[in-house]
Amino acid sequence: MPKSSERCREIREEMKEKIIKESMLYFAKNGFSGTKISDLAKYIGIGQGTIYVYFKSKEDLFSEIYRRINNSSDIKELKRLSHLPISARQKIHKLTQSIMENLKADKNYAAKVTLNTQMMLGEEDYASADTTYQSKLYQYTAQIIKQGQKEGSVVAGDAMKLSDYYWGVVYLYALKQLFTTSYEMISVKDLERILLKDEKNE
Amino acid sequence: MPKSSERCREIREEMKEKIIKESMLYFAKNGFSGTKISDLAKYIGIGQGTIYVYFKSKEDLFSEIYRRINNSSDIKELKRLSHLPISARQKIHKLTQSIMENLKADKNYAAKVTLNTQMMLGEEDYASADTTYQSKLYQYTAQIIKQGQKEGSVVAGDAMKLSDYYWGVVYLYALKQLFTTSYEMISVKDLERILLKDEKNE
Amino acid sequence: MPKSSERCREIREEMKEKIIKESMLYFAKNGFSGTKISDLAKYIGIGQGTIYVYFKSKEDLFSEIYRRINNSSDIKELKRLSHLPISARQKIHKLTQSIMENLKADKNYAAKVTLNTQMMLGEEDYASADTTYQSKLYQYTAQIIKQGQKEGSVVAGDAMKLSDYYWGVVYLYALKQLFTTSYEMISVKDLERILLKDEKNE
Amino acid sequence: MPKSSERCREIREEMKEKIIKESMLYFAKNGFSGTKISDLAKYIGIGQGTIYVYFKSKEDLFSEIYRRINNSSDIKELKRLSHLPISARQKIHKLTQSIMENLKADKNYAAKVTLNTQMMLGEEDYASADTTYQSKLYQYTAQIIKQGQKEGSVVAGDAMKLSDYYWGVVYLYALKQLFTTSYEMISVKDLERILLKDEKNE
DNA sequence: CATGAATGAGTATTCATTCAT
DNA sequence: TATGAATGAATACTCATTCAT
Repeated sequence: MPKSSERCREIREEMKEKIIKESMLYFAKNGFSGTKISDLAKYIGIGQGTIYVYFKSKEDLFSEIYRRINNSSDIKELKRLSHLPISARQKIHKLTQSIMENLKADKNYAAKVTLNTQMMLGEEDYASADTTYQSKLYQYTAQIIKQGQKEGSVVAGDAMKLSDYYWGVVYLYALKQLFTTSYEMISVKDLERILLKDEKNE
Repeated sequence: MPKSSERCREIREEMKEKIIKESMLYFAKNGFSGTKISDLAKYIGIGQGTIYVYFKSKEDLFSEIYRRINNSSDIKELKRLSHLPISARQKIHKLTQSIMENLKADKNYAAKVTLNTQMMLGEEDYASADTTYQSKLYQYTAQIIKQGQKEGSVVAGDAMKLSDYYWGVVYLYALKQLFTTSYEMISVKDLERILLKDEKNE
Repeated sequence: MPKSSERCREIREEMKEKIIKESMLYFAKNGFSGTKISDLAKYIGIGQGTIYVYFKSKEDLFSEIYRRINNSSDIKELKRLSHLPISARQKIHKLTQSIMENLKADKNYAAKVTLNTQMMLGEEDYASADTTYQSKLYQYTAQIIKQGQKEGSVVAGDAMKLSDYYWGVVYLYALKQLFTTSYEMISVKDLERILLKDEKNE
Repeated sequence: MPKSSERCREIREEMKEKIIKESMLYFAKNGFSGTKISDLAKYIGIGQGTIYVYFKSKEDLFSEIYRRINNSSDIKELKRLSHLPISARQKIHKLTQSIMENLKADKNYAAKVTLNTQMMLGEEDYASADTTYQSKLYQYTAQIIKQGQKEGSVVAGDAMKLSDYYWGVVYLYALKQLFTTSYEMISVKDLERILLKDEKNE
């Protein structure tokens, strides 16, 4: 019964996807220890037991989410952007615009950013985690920053520090997006200002 | 023969103070649900029972911390600063310097900022919480921002939004201070840039 | 595929009933503070957690038991009896016989009587609790007593006081039933003597 | 310093006496597990620690109370009464009058009766506790009952059973005395009726 | 596979007991 | 000796996980 088996796998995949997607938001809002499986299940709209059909444990579900975040396509995006034959100012502008749009449109994007940053903060010594999503994100951003510093469009300072600063602010507004119903989002200009000099001063 | 009741009250006050101070850091790092009373007690170096001599429950202890934060002297400081007969640029510079120093020197300051921001984020509708520490902090900061916008030293934009942005970044580095052992603190210049234009452009 | 929700409710109802019934005996024997949830669960033969699936707290379970006792069918029985067109002596005889049989046959009856009386004693001002099981029980009994006093078969004295006396003795033997393995139960005659004159003297 | 040492012992004795007397009432009302040392100390008006100066443990204090009750002078009274050269009716009347007076006048008497009966009920197999206060009390009472049955003044039935019944009712009214503020005490006649036939029928 | 009732290890809280003053 | 703050073992309660249906 290849067809039925096929369909079956499909259904399984869908449910698993649903759980991961919804859990991401819930975990981002409530944290790992602040999330009860019973509440999470109710939030998703499934039975508690169902979660254990797809994941060995609460921790396993969390890890799966972690893995998803790290395999995000955002890094490839950024990599591509960093190699484009355009000015750093333009790259930063494009990146910032894209981030702001994602933040506004997609709660899941905010959840991803939030969880990712929190994981990083939670790690004992995050400076050494060279292989993580975060550090790659940071590195490509740092590259652009260095390019911008050469071009004179980006403020002075250690590129990694500035990269860290920039993504920190992104995290900040991801939090706001998740937790507050009404708030004023900063403008693209505001976020760019973390890195870019005033145009007149170049 | 009652233990000199003066001395007794003193001892009680000291212990309560100690518990609150140490718990502040612990809660800031681990969150409410991530904090086990047994671990907290061990961390403070007292018996579990002792916490319950001074606080009705884990929640009660947390509320007490919240109350403390809201009665912080920082607001009065800022109020005083906002009324000084100096330029907004100078006020922002002083404020930023003071914050950076506090963050570096005092883990408890970082804990206060962290807890305070998290509480604010947790509230259902934080826009309406006019009477809280946060909103006063924001308001005085917004006043300075408006002054600066008139003087031409501060970037354009809604003053409250910029105030929120500024303190958000402070929160960000409070988190880094609490969670990471080695990181590069942003400079006073970096933080000021959230609000201040490049001096050459005024 | 939800477990046939009819069957589900049924199972829940059964378990709740089981817990209440068994707890009644255990609480009657050990008192509220003398009852540990862990021991109670072991006694019932279920996990500790199960109790908390059905009841919010130890106190909640106790209240539920209290409620059950007050909705007991015994009152309706007594009311019916009090309105029968027979002599008070006969009513008292029937009532006493019925009580003695219940006490002997049904440990749960003894538990009910015990808990009920203890609750009444525990109340601050039990004279005013007009609406409780106890007071209705007392009132119907007092009615029969008054009838008997008119008929000359019942001893002189305030009817409520005698009613209280009568049920007090019932409580006494409920206690003996619960606590002692071997004791001599008083006879129907002994209990009747609280209220009834010697037949020869009417 | 014999005088000082003498005085010292006296003070100690007084405090110990005070603790025992007050605890008796408190334990009678609240039971062993329902009594918290902190509450008891507050009730007595002393510090918690003070109790442990005089007693090794809560259980030790309770035992001491138990011992006191068993060494009560009441038994000797009853023994004396049982040997007087008067009719059983008169003995029962005197005993009943004395009990009623004690119950009304002295809360501590009620406490003694209560604790004593409760201890008896609590024992695994109280039929065998021949040496206890209770059984002596019962035995002397049973003797009087037997005398009365010979004299024709006491109702028929096993003497020990009737003795148990009689003292059970005394317990009942001791409870009422302890727990209720307003209640109608039964009359001497009511209590005697447990044992004595109507005078006209002898 | 989906469910939610049942479970017990884990966590919060209480309370008898200790001990420095 | 008297005290009440400090303690941790005992107890109440929660929640991740299992499992029969």
